[in-house]
Amino acid sequence: MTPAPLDAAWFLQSTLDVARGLLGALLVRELPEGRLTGRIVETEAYLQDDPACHGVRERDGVCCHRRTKRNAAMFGPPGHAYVYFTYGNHFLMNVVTQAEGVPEAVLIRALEPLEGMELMARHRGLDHPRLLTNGPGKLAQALRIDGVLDGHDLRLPPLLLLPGDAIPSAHVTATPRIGISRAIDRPWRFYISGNEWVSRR
DNA sequence: TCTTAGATGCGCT
DNA sequence: GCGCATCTAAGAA
Repeated sequence: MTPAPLDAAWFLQSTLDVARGLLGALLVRELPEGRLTGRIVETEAYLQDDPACHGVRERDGVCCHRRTKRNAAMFGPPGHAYVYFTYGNHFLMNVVTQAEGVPEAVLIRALEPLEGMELMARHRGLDHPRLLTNGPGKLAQALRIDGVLDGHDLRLPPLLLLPGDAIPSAHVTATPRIGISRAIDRPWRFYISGNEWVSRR
């Protein structure tokens, strides 16, 4: 039997706990051509007291909320997607956490492909399994996730988040986040130690 | 209206 | 390991 999607209440625990807890969870993309499934192996947390968070602006050393058209989904209900476009090429997908009005989210940085690898390869234009989903822009391309899914409820098709096997904390590595220029020292990136699809070690 | 930076990935060295 | 494509939206003017 198929597990029930993650409940909205689950995303109300601390965002750092959600980021760790999403390791091992399943992301399922349903398309007319078939179903694509990946296991989450790498995440990053973005918090409301965090200058690197899109929903935050830093003014005189103090963080305050910054709600804009682009990041509106971050201020929306927990358990929904926040998808945005960057560097002129890439979509990145986050899972919104905390109550409405609180801009916190978890960036999905890498997946281990489980189902539909042929279709993922077609979307990516290459077929090496490791290169399919070992980065946030890559996994969005592989699962055909784009701005249309911004704000999407992840309990519903065509993009679902399902619980997977819990990862023991001894198998989780925490490091500073990748590719940001502010608050670069906070160890809010989490990945499954030794997993082949982690974007960078 | 204009300037600029950005939660990246690819190709080349 | 390094440089650059590519383009949207924020923020300044």
